[in-house]
Amino acid sequence: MKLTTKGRYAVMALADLAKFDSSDPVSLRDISLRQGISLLYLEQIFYRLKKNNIVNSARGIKGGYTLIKHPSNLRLAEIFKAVDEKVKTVNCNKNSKKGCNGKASKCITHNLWDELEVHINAFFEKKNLGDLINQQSESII
Amino acid sequence: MKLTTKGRYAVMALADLAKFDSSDPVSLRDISLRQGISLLYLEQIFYRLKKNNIVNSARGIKGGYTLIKHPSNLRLAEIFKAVDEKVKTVNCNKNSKKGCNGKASKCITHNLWDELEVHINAFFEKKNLGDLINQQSESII
DNA sequence: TGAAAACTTGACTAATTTAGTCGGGTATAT
DNA sequence: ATATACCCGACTAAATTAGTCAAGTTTTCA
Repeated sequence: MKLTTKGRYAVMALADLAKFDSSDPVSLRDISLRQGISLLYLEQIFYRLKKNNIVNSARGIKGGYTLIKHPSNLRLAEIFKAVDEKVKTVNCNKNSKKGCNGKASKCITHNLWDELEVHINAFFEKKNLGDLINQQSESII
Repeated sequence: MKLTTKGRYAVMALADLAKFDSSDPVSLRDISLRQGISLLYLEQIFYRLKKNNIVNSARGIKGGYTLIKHPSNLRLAEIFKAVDEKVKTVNCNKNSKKGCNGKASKCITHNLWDELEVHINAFFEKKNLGDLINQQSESII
C-alpha cells in the first residue's frame, strides 16, 4: 500500500503557496523551482485543484495561483480528494451485487477495508494545511 | 492508495483455515475452491506465511496447513507484515541523508506519512483474526 | 499592439508495481 | 509406487502511476 506522488506534491505545493500568502498569485514556475517538482506535472495537479475550488488562478504575466481558503481551514482530506488520491484500499466493493471474488456473499475482509478507509480518512480530516506549515516552517525551502 | 490482494487473500485464507480449526491440516486446494483464489497464488502467499511462523505445514497426501496461534492471538498486523504488505505510504523516506525530492531538507509532508503509517498500523495491531471470524461467521463460505 | 509569461486541457508514453502463472522440484501417507 | 500436496525461484501480463507533449487561451506590460 502506498500513496501516490500526486497527493504528496499537491500538499507540498499548497504549503509553498501558503507561505507566500500575500494577495499576489504565485506562479507554478516558482513552485516548481523551489520544490523540485516538474512544472508540467504541477500543471496537471493544479488543474484538478482549481476544478475542486481549492485554488484560484490568475492569468497573464503576473499570474499564478492563490489559495481560496485560509490554510488552517483547508483540511488535507479535501486536497487528496481533489487530486484523486482516493483511499480505496482494495477493490472488492465495486461489484456490490455479486460480492467479492465472484462469490455470492461478501468476503470476510470486506468490512475491514471499509473500516480502514474510515480510519484513514479521519486522520486526514483532522489535519489541515496550517498545522503542517507551523510544524516545520523553517525547513520548507 | 490501495492495499494489494496479497494481504487480503492472506487474511481470507487464514480465516478459512481458522474455521476448520481441527488438528487436521487444511489443503490449499480446498481453500482455493472455497475462497475462489488461484491455487498457485495461494502457494506463493503461504510460502511467506510459513516462513514467518504463522502457519505450520504438513506434506503428503493428507497434508496441508494449520495455524500456529489461536485466531484471537493472531493480529492482522502480523499477517500483513508476513506477506510483505508493507504500509510504506510514499517513498520519501528511503534516502534518509539527502532528504526528499533531491532537496537538502526533508519535505514538508515527510512527518505526515510517518504519522499516517503509525496510524494505520495501530489499526491492524488492534484487530485479530478471531474478531473477523466472529463478526460474520455465518457468511464466510 | 505585440510578445512574453502564465494558465488550460486532453492525450500520450515510459516506468513501475501488482497479480498471477510456470516449471521443476521434495516429502509423505496409503 | 504413486498420487497428493507442499516448496520455491523465475517469469509474464495487466494495471497503475509518473511525467511529458502539444496545442491552445488570456492577460500584462513595454
